[in-house]
This record gives sequence, C-alpha cells and structure tokens, in this order.
Amino acid sequence: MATRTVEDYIKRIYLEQQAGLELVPFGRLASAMDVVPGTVTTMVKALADSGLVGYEPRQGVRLTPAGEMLALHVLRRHRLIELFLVRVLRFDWSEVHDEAEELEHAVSERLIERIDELLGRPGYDPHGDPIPDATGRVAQRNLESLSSARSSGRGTIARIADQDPEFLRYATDRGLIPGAVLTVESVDPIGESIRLVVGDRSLTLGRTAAAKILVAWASPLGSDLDRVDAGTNG
Amino acid sequence: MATRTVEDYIKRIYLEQQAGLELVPFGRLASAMDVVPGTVTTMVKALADSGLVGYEPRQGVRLTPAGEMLALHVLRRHRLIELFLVRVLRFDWSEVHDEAEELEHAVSERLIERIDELLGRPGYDPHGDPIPDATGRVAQRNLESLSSARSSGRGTIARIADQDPEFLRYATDRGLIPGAVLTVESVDPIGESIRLVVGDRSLTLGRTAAAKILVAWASPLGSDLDRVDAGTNG
DNA sequence: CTCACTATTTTGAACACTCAAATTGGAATA
DNA sequence: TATTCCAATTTGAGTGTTCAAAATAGTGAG
Ligand SMILES: [Mn+2]
Ligand SMILES: [Mn+2]
Ligand SMILES: [Mn+2]
Ligand SMILES: [Mn+2]
Repeated sequence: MATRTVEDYIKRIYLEQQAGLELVPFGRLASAMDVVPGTVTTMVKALADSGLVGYEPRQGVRLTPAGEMLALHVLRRHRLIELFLVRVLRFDWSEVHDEAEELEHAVSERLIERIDELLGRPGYDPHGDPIPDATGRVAQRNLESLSSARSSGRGTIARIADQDPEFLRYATDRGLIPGAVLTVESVDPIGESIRLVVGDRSLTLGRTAAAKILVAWASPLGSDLDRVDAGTNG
Repeated sequence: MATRTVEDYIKRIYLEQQAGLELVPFGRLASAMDVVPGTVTTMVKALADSGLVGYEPRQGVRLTPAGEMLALHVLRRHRLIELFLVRVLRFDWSEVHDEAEELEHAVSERLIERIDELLGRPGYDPHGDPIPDATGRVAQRNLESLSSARSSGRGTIARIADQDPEFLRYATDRGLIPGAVLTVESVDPIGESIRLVVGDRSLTLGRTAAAKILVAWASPLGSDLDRVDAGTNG
C-alpha cells in the first residue's frame, strides 16, 4: 500500500502535469510539497523504484500509467469526501479541502463506494473539479479562464481553481460559485482587469483572480492565448 | 501532535486498564499491538518521555492523566465515527470497527463536533461502548457479564464486548444486540453453558461467548465473582 | 540455595521520510 | 571561451517505528 506521503506526491505530480507541465521540475515539486529540494530527489528515486514515476535527471518527473491510476484514485477520494462534507455534513465549500487532504488517505474503498452511491455518483466536487469514477475515468471539459476573455460575453462558472479558504469566501460573497451565470462587461488588457456582472452585482477582478475562475461560455468567445495555468489543487 | 501509532498505543493501554489491569504488562501490550516485545519496551520509553505514561520496569505501563485524556479523545472519535457509519452511511455494526480504526486518526476536531451534533450527542456507540464527551467525561454503567449469571433472570443487553465481525454477525443472527431483552433460563456452571431466550428464540451459549454479552439486569441478580475481563476493544 | 523458565531489555540494524550544507552540472551571459 | 548562477544532487545525520537475536532479571520449583 502506498503511504500517505507517496499518495500526496503522486497527486501533486498529477496536478502539476494537468496544469500543463509534461515534466514537473524538482524545484516546483519541492515548493508544492513544502520540502527541501534534496528531499524531492530522494523521494522521486523511491517513487521511480516502485514504478509510479519516471524522471529525467535535472529535468523533472512524470507519472507512469501506474502513477496516474494512483493519482486518480486519490483524487477521487479527495473530491468525493469534499462533496460529502458539503452535502451531508453542511460544511462550507471553503473549508473542506484541508479536511479532505487527511481523510483521502484513511477511507476504505468500501466507504468511498458508499459515499459515491449516497451522493448519486456525482461528476464534480464543490469547486467544480471533476471526480474520477472507480475505474479512473474523468470527465473532460473545455473550460476557459476568465482571464482569457478578450471581449464581453456571457457564460457559466464551472470551476474555481483555488483552494484557499480566504479566496473561496471572497468568491462566495460575490456570487462567484460554480453554476452562477456571469456576464463580462468589459476587459482592460493594459490595466489587467475585467469588469463583470454576476446576478445583480457588478464587480471588477484583477488578472490573477480572474485566472482562477473557469467559465463555460454561452457562445463561442475568448481566445486561448493565455494558458489555464492556475488550479493546482484538488 | 500525537502520531497514529502513539494514539493507538495509548488507546490500547487505556482499554487494558479498563479491563481490570492497574499496570499493563509489556507482553500483553506487545500481543495486543501485534509487535515484538522489544518494540514495546522502546515505545513505552518514548511515551513516558512525552508524559503520556508511567511504568515500572519489568512490571508494566500505566497512563498518566495526560495519557488518559488522549485515550478518551481517541475513543470519542472512534466511537462517534462508528455510530456515524451505522446511522448515516448504513454500514452494519459488524463492519465499522476497522474503518473507525483508521478514521479516528484523520478527522479534525471540527468534523467530530459536526458528527456529534448531527447524531444528537449520543452516549453510546453501536456496540454499547460509552462515548466520552468533548471534555473527556464518560458515562459509567454497572453492567454484568452474562457469564456471571448464577440463576435465571431477565435483563437488557447493553454492550457487546467484541469487535470481531464474525462474532457480531453471529450475535445479530440471534438477536443478541444492545437493547434486546433477554431471559436466562438456566445456568450450567459445570458444563460452562447458559440457556437463554431472546425475543422468540431460545439458545445456549458457552462461557466465553456469554462473557462478551454485557447485561443490565431488570432485578438485582447475579454475582460479581468473575470479573468483566472481556471487552478490550472500542 | 540453585536451576530453569519466562518476561523483559538491550543491541544492532532497517525502512521511510526529512533536513542542512556542501558539491556539481548545465545553461545563459559576458 | 570563461564565468556566473541556479537547479539539482550528494552526503551525513536525525526521527519514529519496527524487527531479530542475544543478554538479563526475577520467579518459582526443586
Ligand atoms: Mn493528502
Ligand atoms: Mn476540490
Ligand atoms: Mn487506530
Ligand atoms: Mn465500538
């Protein structure tokens, strides 16, 4: 059985790859895992020995198919737990991440199956992240970051790519939650801000905040000039 | 923060003391924790260093007040989780122990508080074990083991002192569950068996099986000649 | 009082994970 | 081309938990 540490490393590598890196640099992994670089070198070698990752010395790590399977299972547990905490235990979506970070390593396959069943086999967690099914399959969506909007338009918020409780509470206060319909009023590329309307509120977001809001546009719009590089959590 | 291992040792020592030992012998702890004796010697020293236990060399260990507090908190988590799994997730009471054994180390204080609230601040877990409150207070009951019955009589099953799924399923099949009313028909001290009626069923139990059934007698009856020495789990 | 037996302790080692600090490799720069 | 710089690696060490196997202490039997 993979230890808690191994599961967290593998999940992290998966999320970094998901965010666009083919090969995750050791330094990035070190800061994401909050350990010193030498620790990553050691761990990556151990992970490679157990067949979960491959790596190019001085270049970075990449998951093997076995590693990806493990990552998907951990992510499945994490996201189902988050949704369970929100739906059944009435936690706020801003405070479930840390709890899930622990529980994801403690729940049995049987318990996760019960939770999945009780929740009606949901496809997405409270933050809009897709929940892999028991075989590891994940729904693919073509979302665009609000920061990539080039002109005004209308869309639905599908995902918030940040787990920080403070940001999530800020988003909640402004109605920026998955499912909410939003209208881009204007974009200021030089000032790096975007004006929008959500419900009956009108607000302005800066580029990095906007980058965390993933939207499904009602009509084709926006460009893919800047990559969706936010969202490295579960 | 106490590690998972420390929490399990402390809980085990508490339960052994609860079962009548003032000073828990190292060998007993070793077999209960499924480690070799030398490991216990090492661990007990470490636990003593952190102020959770005291010990007499070659005699045994005993919890300090700090150790007892920790034990009660772990037991609280364990038992609330068991009840939650039964009530909310519809697990069978025979299969919740192992799951709780893991989760008890992963849940936050906040989550346990939610669960406690959701369940209506219950006093007992599915096996009839008392649930300590947030301050560590536990209900005290004067229960007697069915194996201590000396003559016929009537009582209510209050606790089943065994976590083995097989035994629990056996008990379920015969209606031997907490809350069930039972009548002792006859006791055979030589043959070490006891005949009883539960609901509309009549059955015979041997001494060790009967020792695991803890009863609150309807009328004063039975003796306390043999100690309640079963029941070393949570 | 001595022997044998058993429970406990000691010793030396391992595994998983981590750090601090010194070293090295490679890429970009001058 | 030689230098500089940063990322990655190596080395040596420490913590927590565990084992196998040898040594020891205390008990009870003879
Ligand atoms: Mn985690
Ligand atoms: Mn999430
Ligand atoms: Mn446990
Ligand atoms: Mn129980």
